[in-house]
Formats: sequence, C-alpha cells, structure tokens
Amino acid sequence: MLREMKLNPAELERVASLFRAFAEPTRLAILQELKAGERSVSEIVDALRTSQANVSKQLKQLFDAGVVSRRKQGTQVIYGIADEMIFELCRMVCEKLNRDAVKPAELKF
Amino acid sequence: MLREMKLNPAELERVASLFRAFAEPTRLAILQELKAGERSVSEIVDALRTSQANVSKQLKQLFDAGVVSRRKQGTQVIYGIADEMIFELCRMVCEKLNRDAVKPAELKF
DNA sequence: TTGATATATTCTTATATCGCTATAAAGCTA
DNA sequence: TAGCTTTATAGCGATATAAGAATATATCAA
Repeated sequence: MLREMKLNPAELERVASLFRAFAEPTRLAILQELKAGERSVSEIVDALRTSQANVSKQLKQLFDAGVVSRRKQGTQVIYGIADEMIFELCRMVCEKLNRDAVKPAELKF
Repeated sequence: MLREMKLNPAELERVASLFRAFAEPTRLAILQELKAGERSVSEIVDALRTSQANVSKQLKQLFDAGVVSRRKQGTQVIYGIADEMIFELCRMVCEKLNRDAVKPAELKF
C-alpha cells in the first residue's frame, strides 16, 4: 500500500537541503569534474577558476549532503561521486531546460 | 554522436537556478499542494502556514523557473504544475535521502 | 627539526533571499 | 462609483551564504 502523504516541515527541509547542494554553479562544476573519476582537491582547483579555500568549502558541503565521498591518501584527499543518482538528476534538469529553451544550445551534463 | 562536454559558467548558472527553485521548503510545500491538481493562490494560502504575500512571491519564482503554469479566472489566478518531471526529481531526491538515512521515517513526495 | 606541500577552517565583506507589513492593482458587484 | 475580494509588489529587517584573505593543521621529505 503506497503512502500518499504530505511531508512535514522538517522533511521538506531535508529535501530542500539536498536540492540546495546542486543549486550553485561552483558545486555543479566540481561534480562535472568528478564525473570523469576521482580527483584530489588540488586537481579540482586546477580545473576550476576559483581558490583552494573555496573548493574545499564547497566540497565540504557536497560531502555533508552525501553527494561526494572522500578518502585520505597521504597528504591528499581524494573525492569521488557518492551516488550516481546525481547525474540522473542533472540530466533531467538539463532536459527540461532544453525543452523550455528557444533552442540556443543544448545542455548536457 | 553524443556530446560529453562540460557546461560553461552561464549554462551551469541556468542549471543551478532551476535546482534553486526546489531548494526551499515553502516552494516544495506549494508543489505538494499542486500535485493533487490546480489551485488558486488563496487555496494554497489556506493550505500552508504562511502569508498571502509570501505565497505569491514563491509562486512567482516557480513560474519564472518554468515549474508552474498559471491562468487568470476572473479575479483569481489558478496555478498548476507546468512539467511533471518535477515529481520525478523529488522522488529521486527522497529515495536518496531514504537510502542514506538511518531509517527514521521514509520520505515520499 | 625545518621546510614544503596539501587541505581545512576562520574571519570578513558583499550579496541574496525569506517572510513580514503595508500598499497597489485588477476584477466583481451593489 | 464605492466597496469588496483576490493577487502582486514594494520596502524592511533578519538570516544565509559565496568567495577572498589569512591562518591553522597535517603529512611528508630533507
């Protein structure tokens, strides 16, 4: 028997919170880098155009949201995707944007 | 031939912007109301625990994001879901939260 | 131990946004 | 027209957060 209930405020906040992890261009850029495979923080910094401190901070948010995983390797910290559903989400969002757009250029995460 | 490209900053901002529409509990609560069918603004206000001004503002954000549709009916404005993909997104997010959780209570949008 | 490298954290500033109150605008109806 | 209802908007205070600069922490090498 399927429940068809409305989420309470606390549950809505948890859902909103996970969406919030994807609601920022820098974090999406990080996820794009990790799509090809695991990366150390400095590799991500080199690939993006922002500071190491900022990358570290955004990675922490992604980690706390359960979006990325990490492991220490000597002095480095290697980050990876914790759940592939992330890319399915991004794909669906891009598809919607492409449907809505007046066709400027197709987006594909 | 499938493109496997990285989105540029402007494209990432568009994707982030759509995620942002879902990154707020009040807007999710509105979407939950609309899940059962079209609603006027005042019907939504009655269902939620916030002001008419706030509902109106959040509806505007959802509308601008292409998430809800609207039509005037006399003095009322009737809002509805513009794209059912929304619920698929919410479903996937809830499923991930349920996977991650130490099983407090299953979420289902 | 000293120094170098890699990552995280703290502090600060700037900006965005949530929600409130008050008000405006638009459409009915008497 | 006047008054009522419905919705939208403007202005405000409080809070959140993105990003930079500086600093702290940890690991490794010499």
